[in-house]
Order: sequence, then structure tokens, then C-alpha cells
Amino acid sequence: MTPEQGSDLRADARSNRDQILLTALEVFAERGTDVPMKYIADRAGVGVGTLYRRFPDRDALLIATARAHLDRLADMAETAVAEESTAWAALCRFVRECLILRLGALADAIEPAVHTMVRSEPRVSEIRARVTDALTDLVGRAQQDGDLRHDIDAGLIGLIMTTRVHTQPGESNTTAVDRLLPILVDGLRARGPSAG
Amino acid sequence: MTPEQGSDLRADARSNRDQILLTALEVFAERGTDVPMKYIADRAGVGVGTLYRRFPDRDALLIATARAHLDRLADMAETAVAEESTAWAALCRFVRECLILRLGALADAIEPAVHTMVRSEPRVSEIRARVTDALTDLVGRAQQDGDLRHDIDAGLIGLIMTTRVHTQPGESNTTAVDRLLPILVDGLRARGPSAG
Amino acid sequence: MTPEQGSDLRADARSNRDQILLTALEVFAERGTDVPMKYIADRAGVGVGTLYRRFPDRDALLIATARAHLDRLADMAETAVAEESTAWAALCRFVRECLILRLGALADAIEPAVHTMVRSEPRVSEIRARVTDALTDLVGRAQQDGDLRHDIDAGLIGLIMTTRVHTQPGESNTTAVDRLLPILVDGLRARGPSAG
Amino acid sequence: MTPEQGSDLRADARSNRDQILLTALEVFAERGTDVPMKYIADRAGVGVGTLYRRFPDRDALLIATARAHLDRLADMAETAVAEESTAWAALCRFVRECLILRLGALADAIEPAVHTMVRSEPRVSEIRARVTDALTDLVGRAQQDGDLRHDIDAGLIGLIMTTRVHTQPGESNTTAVDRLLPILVDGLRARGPSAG
DNA sequence: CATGAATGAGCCTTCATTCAT
DNA sequence: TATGAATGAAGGCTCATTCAT
Repeated sequence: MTPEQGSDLRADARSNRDQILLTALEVFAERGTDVPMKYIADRAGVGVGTLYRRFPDRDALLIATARAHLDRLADMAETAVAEESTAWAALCRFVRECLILRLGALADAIEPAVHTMVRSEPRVSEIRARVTDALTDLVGRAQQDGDLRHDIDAGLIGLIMTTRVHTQPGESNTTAVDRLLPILVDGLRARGPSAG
Repeated sequence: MTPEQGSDLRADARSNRDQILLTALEVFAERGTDVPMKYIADRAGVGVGTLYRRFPDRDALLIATARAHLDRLADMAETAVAEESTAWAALCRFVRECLILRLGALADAIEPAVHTMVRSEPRVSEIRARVTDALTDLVGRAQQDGDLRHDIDAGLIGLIMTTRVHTQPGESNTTAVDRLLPILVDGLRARGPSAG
Repeated sequence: MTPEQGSDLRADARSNRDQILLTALEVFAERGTDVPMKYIADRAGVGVGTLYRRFPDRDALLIATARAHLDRLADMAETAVAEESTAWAALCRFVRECLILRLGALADAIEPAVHTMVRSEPRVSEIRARVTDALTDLVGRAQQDGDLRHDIDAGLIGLIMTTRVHTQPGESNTTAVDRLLPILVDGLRARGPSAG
Repeated sequence: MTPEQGSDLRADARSNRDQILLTALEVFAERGTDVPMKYIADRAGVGVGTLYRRFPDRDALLIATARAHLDRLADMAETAVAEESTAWAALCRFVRECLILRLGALADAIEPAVHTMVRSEPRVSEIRARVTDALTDLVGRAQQDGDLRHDIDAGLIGLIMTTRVHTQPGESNTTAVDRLLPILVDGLRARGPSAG
């Protein structure tokens, strides 16, 4: 459902590419998007040259990372829908996963690059659309179910999803998210008959 | 109430220092903390040398900027307490102001420096304490008033305060904060009947 | 008559700039225009940073070098006119000096840069014009004097001036030029009454 | 008359080798000898690996290219001798052809390599000798015929042959050579009466 | 004191060359 | 044998910091 780009690479090249992307994902999350490319290459166990062969410059890597993120995001949205019994539960789960993924940091990082690259990476907008669609659907259904406040739209959910939680040194992002989440969820929940 | 450090400088030196700090505040907010030092110096209308005379390195400037921020924060907390009629109102106002100030971004930026510098900048912890105290007080009173949920402590408020809101290009931070805030506030508020 | 650019620099900065330019002149002639910038900086006795402060990139240095060359060229043309008793003698001397300067190599090197930079370095065209004017004048007068063949124009002299003489390893450029020159001069000379 | 090296290669290997050499000839002339090896390989329609299998490094390719050039040169010299009715005519034609081939550029490019490689490429000196012999012969005969000035030796002709003509962007090398050539030829020609 | 020039370490990127497929 | 992926050394350029003026 989310076939990776470059599936026509030679086996070893493919595995390198995957490894680089995986590493970049981690590293960008850990140390921000300003890490030296060499650091990423080292951690991925390849030479810089290899990194640059696959991703002509930092922005290309950033975009590809974003795409991978978004792929995951879209999967997550769809999985949440499939696995949770209510739209509301799916929505909460999805928001949580976005916060844990630090979607906002990524969005900040790629924003300058996006304008240049989006056209050459049409899949980015395609996947974005996939996420947006899932979201709009979830919001509508959760409101019909009486679980989500009616004055909230997908845009506001997007804002929440891209919020960045500050973690103390040593604290895991997940822990921090799970401290904040109940507040958010409660703020989103409709108070009506269901609360009474 | 918040006497600035270096008040014993010659008038022109003092004005330079103030100008640099003011500029740094703006610039860090606008373009992140990675801006070239020369950029800050230029915008402040001084030579780099002057900047470095006042702030031995980037971290020193960051810390000083943070201190100025925190001073403002403490003032804000105290003003909110003084001006708002309820602890709850003061708390909400304070949270809002912190989000608008992008406290989280600043915290991220200075965290690495803080460990090294705190001892040489004891005022930092002092001011931090001032904020924490005000906060703890507010939280306690707001809970007694029945406005704030009882399962929330000052630490969680701190987490919320340091949350970073993602702004679309062109959107003001304040606007974004004001979209998110109602959700947060609602999530924090005690539910009358259900809480009783 | 050829006031150098940047005469308003601080004394030490000025001397560095001059030294860099002088070195670049030598180095480009010796080893082509692909030498590492660091090599030039080292030979000039400055750090790379200093080089880059004055000349934002290789092309800027190339252009500046070209300008210095052209300044010299224009001076040479004018001096030749002033010091030699005939236009013909001045012309021959000028051609010789151009060959020794390796004007052609320089022209090749800056051609790609010229298109981008000429507008920001208007002096280049200005000086070029100075040379062209002197040349046109010399050609006309030498022909009137019956020394220069009449089927030759300033353009062809330009072609000759920018010719590159191949030097054996170890041979000086000047020596090689002086071997070739008599042939050229003889080819340019009018055969008329004066030859009969 | 000029049997290519590597005639014992398999047909396809042989054709690859030829194609690479042909391409290198073109590319070096067009863009200088600093082009990326990959560029040459791509244009030749082979992988870099293939290029390196035939020519262990850039110098080897340069030498081989030079050899091909020189082969052509020797052929040209001999053809000129055979086809032209006088030594003088053959000489002029040969000089012209060398200039058009940009012999000087090639000489500059391979000079550093030649010292290292000549021993492993004995044919280089062999062919060079062939050219030199033809040249010495031509010079002698042209002088005996009273066409070539007597103060000129094969070395000076060599110098002339390796001269590089500067071409304006857009101008063909041949055109430029044909503008310069008459001057050179005239400079080389013995003067009937005045020489008598 | 203020200034801005100089320095050089460090990151980005390219490309010659090697080697697994 | 052909291919093109991987490597890493080398060069371009920037910028934090120091120091002469």
C-alpha cells in the first residue's frame, strides 16, 4: 500500500537507501535537522558519497524523510480507522501518534525545501491528501457520534497534530506526549448528553 | 523590579548591550538560534567585536536572552496575578502569553547551554524559581476555586507552557496560539457536576 | 591613472588584498585557474577566510585578477605609445607584452564568469575599451606609416595578442614568446617600398 | 599504417575501447581535460567500470588520446608530404592542421602524465619521432627550395604548431586558425630579393 | 572601548577510483 | 566482461571567535 520509491534498485543499493532513510528519521528527531550529513552517513554505516548518491543534497534527504514520515502517517491514519471501534478513538490515537512522531518539527524543517521540491516529488502532496481525507472523514464521523466538539474542524486537528511537546532532557517524547494528551483529548470532547 | 545586569556600564556601552539583547530576542524568534552572530551584530548596529565583548560566546548570549525572557515571564506571571480577578483567569492568561513567547523554542535552544552556564548565571535559577512559585500558587488557588482539574500539577502546566505551536508560513504565532488555546483551556477546566 | 579598487580599506587589509591579487596573478599563470583556493591563500600568506572575505568566490578572484591584468595592459599600451618613437614599435612591444602576460589563458579562464559578473564590475568593460581604443589607434597609425600590412585590423591583432604559446617544461614563457615573436612581426610587416 | 593497440580484444570490447577513445577526443577538445570521467563514460555509452578497465586512470586515457592524436598527426604529416607538390605547401598545411587539432592544449594536458607514462607507452616516443623526422625533412627541403627562412629550425616549427589560438565564444577553432595562419605563413616565408 | 579584519575548523559536495553483482 | 554502487579524499565556502587597529 505504500510501495517505497526506488524499488528498482539493486538489492544492496536498496538496503543502503532504506538504512539511510531510517537513520535520518531517527537522527533528525534526536538532534534536529542540522546534523552533519557525515553523522547520518556514519550512523547508517555508509560513506557520505553513498548518501549523496541517493539524496543529492540535504533538502532531498529531508523531503524523502518527510515522505517516509507521511507514508507512515497515512498508514497510521488508516490503521487507526480500521482497528478502533469508533471514529473518536481512532482520532485520539492518530493525534497521539502524530505527536510522538514530532510531526511539527518535521514540518518546520521541510517548509523551506517544500516549495522547491514539491513539484519533483508529487507523491508528497498525494500522501498529504491521503492524510487529509482520512482526517476529514474522522472528524465528521466523530462529530456525528457526538464525541467531538462541533466547533472543531480538520484544520484545527492539524494544528494540534503538529504541536511540539517540549521534553525535559532524559525524558522520552512518548512520556511527555502522554502527559499532555489527556488535556487535549478532554478539550476536544463534546460535552453533551454523553458527558451528563 | 527586574534590575538588568551590567547597570554599572558606561552609558554608551550599556545602550549597546541593551540593543544587542533586544535584537537577539527578535532574531532568535524570527530565524531560530542558528543565525550568524554577525547577523545579530549588524542588526543591532554594532561590530561583532562589541557583541563578543558583552557576551563571550553564543551560549552566553542565549543565556542572557533567556534571562531577559524569564524576567519578562516572571513579570507576566506577577502581572497576571495582580490584574486578573481569579487565579484561573491569571493562569489562562499566563499560559497564553508563554505560548506566544514560544517559550518551548527558547527552552530547547538553551537547554544544552544551561547545564554549563547555570552556575555562572545564578539569576537564571532564581528567576525560574520566581516563575515556579507563582505557578504553584496559581495552580493551588485555581483548584481550590474549583476551576482547575485536581489531577493537574505545576509540572504539567509547565509542559503545556512550553508546547510549540506550528504556524503555517504567513500565519502569526499569536493567531495559531489563539486557535489552540480554547482546547487546552477546556481540557484543563474542572467540570462542575462531573467533578463534584 | 589606474586607482586600485578598495583604496578605502584599512592599511593591513589593503596590503593583504594586494598580496592576494599579486599571488593569484602568479599562481593562475603558473598552474592554471584550477588551483585550490587554499594554495593561493597559503602563498599569499593569509588564511582562506581572508581570501574569501575579499573575493566571495573563485570567479570574483578571477575577475579581479583579470581587471588587474587589464589595468596593466592598458597601462602597457599607453606606455608603449608614449615611449616608442613609432606606432609600429609600440604595437610590436604591446603584442609581446600581451603574449608574455598570457592574456589568452586569462581570457579563457574568465569567459564563463564574465557573463555573470561583468555587470557588477563595469570597470572591466571600461578598461577593455581603453585597450581597444589604444589598439585601434596604433593599428591606424602604423598602417599610415607604411609599417603594418593594410589587410590587418585591430580584431586580428586581438587574436594574436590572445594566442597562447606552449612552453616546454622548464622553459620560461618569455623565452618562448621571444622565439615566436619575430615570425609574427614579420608576418605583420608591410612589404612595400620599405622592403624593396 | 597505424595499427591500434588492443587489436586482440573481443569484438565488443574492442568497439567499446574505440568508442571511449573517440568520445574522449571530442570531450577533451570541447570541455578541457578536467571533465569528470563519468561524463566521458556516459557519452561513450558505457559504464565507468568499462572505461577504467581499458584505461587504468585519467592519465592513461589522456596518453591514449594523445597517441591517437599523434597517430593522426603523423599520418597528416605523411599525407601532406605525399599530396602536396612542394615541401613548403606540405609544411603550411601541416602547421594548419596542428593548430586546428589544438595540439598545444593536448600537449599541456599530457605533459605531466608523459613523464610518468612514456616508458610504459613506448609508442608515444616512437610516433613523436615519426613526426619529428617528417618535420625535419620538410624544413630542410623547404629551405633548399628557397621557400622557408633559413633561420628557422624544426624546434621553432614545433613551437608554432603547439600555439593555441583563442576563440571567441561561438567562433569555430578552424575559423580562428584561418585568420591567424596567413600572418604566420608570411612570417615564415623567405623573401626573394631581400633574402638573396 | 568599538571596530571589523584575520583565522581556521568544519560542513557540504564532487568525483576519481575500486569492487561487488 | 560490463555495470554502476560505494568509498573517501579533496576542495569550496561559511562562520565562530580572536585580536590588531
